[in-house]
Amino acid sequence: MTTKKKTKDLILDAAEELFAIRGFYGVSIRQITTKADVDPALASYHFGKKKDIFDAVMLRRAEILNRERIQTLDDCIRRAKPNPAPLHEIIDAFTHALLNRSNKGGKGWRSYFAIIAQINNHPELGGIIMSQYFDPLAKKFLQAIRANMPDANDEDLYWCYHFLSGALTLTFSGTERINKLSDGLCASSDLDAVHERLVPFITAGFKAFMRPFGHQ
Amino acid sequence: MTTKKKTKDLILDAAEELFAIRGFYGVSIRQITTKADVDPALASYHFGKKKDIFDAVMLRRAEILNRERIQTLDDCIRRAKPNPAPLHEIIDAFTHALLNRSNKGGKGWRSYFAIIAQINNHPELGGIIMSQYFDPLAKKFLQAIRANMPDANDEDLYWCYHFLSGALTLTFSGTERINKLSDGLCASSDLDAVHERLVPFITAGFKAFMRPFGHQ
DNA sequence: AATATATTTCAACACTTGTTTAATTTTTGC
DNA sequence: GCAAAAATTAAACAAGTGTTGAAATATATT
Repeated sequence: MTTKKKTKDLILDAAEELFAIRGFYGVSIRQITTKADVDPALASYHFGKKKDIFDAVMLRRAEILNRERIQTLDDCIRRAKPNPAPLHEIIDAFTHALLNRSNKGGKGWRSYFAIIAQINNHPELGGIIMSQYFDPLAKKFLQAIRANMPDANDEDLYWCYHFLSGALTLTFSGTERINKLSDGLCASSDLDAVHERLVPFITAGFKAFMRPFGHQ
Repeated sequence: MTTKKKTKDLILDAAEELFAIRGFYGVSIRQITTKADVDPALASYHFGKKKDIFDAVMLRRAEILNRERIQTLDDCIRRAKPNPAPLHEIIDAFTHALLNRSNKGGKGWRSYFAIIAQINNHPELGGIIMSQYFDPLAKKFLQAIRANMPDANDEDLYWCYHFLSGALTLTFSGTERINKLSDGLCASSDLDAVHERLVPFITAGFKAFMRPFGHQ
């Protein structure tokens, strides 16, 4: 028995889809409420300012993702005890939930990640919400890596994380330039193919700077 | 004798700076012309529609960059003859001009790359201009890598390029999250530090998939 | 110097923007 | 069933949107 969707969610769904395509400034409240088949005033009534709608869109799935990713990382660390977790498993834990949802989570999730891809390169909008939810996880992730590579240089470590972040988020954007560049050789939507390659690519990048635990 | 700047360039400069901060939809023509200290009607007169202003902003520096990067890549290939160019030199050729301009080119260039960082994750806006100028270079770059790694798998190669592209453009965005995450350990503006790390990171990533020429 | 072309100005266009107000309807708790 | 609270509607707000047209000025060409 699926009850009728509440107005709040109708608005968030519509906003999510539109923000993904045209960005925050490229979408008007009337476009959102029209798509949601709802009166424009309800957006203000339920959320307040336009930016608050955007924040609500971000928040909704960030909570889910955050729980999932922390869990995966913890599992991976626990499994390896008393040794530090292997690097490629840490990176897999960091990326898997994201790519999986992006690939198999349906249209809503795909839109959500498209927004993240924009925001990650545009700090003014990501703002508090994103930092609040993703920075703690990033720190946890970096701690896990450090446990694996105790002699790692701080700056090296953070830049490597930065590169990972960039490679990952560009993938979310769903750009089809890959397709064009490869003359159609790549099915850009097959995110399993991405995951298979992203993890070893990034792992190798990290290892270029630091010898992992157990190797000399 | 520096002649007074022409209106066209005044508009482009202002547009460039504003687009970098708030994106295409977040900037109005009146904001641009006000910043340029110029009548709003002049924007239409000189460029046409708003999108045409944006395209002109993109075009102006794309031409310069394109020339520079092709030259660097060709030099690097010529130097190595008759052998294929070393992988890290190819990647350096691909990134150096960009990071250098972004770092030492002044405010205009920094704005320009911030726009690219947004566009790279947002195909609707990048559109024809960017593909037209950057795709041919990307192909040249991939050819050079293939010469180095003749047995490289096509799909692997293109995904690796994708990761490089993501890591590179995120760097352009000038996000300061790195700073926050590292508790201020990283000076995010020091792009020399980026370059020192980006090239080995990416090189290692590529090599994870393909043995370079000469190594077995 | 006179003509032709290019540029600039100012005002206005019709339309959309985010947000608010007050009246009305629906839902809730008792 | 009744009162209180929540949700929805419709209309309006001032401000800003991209773009255009015609008149005025500056520049270039002969």
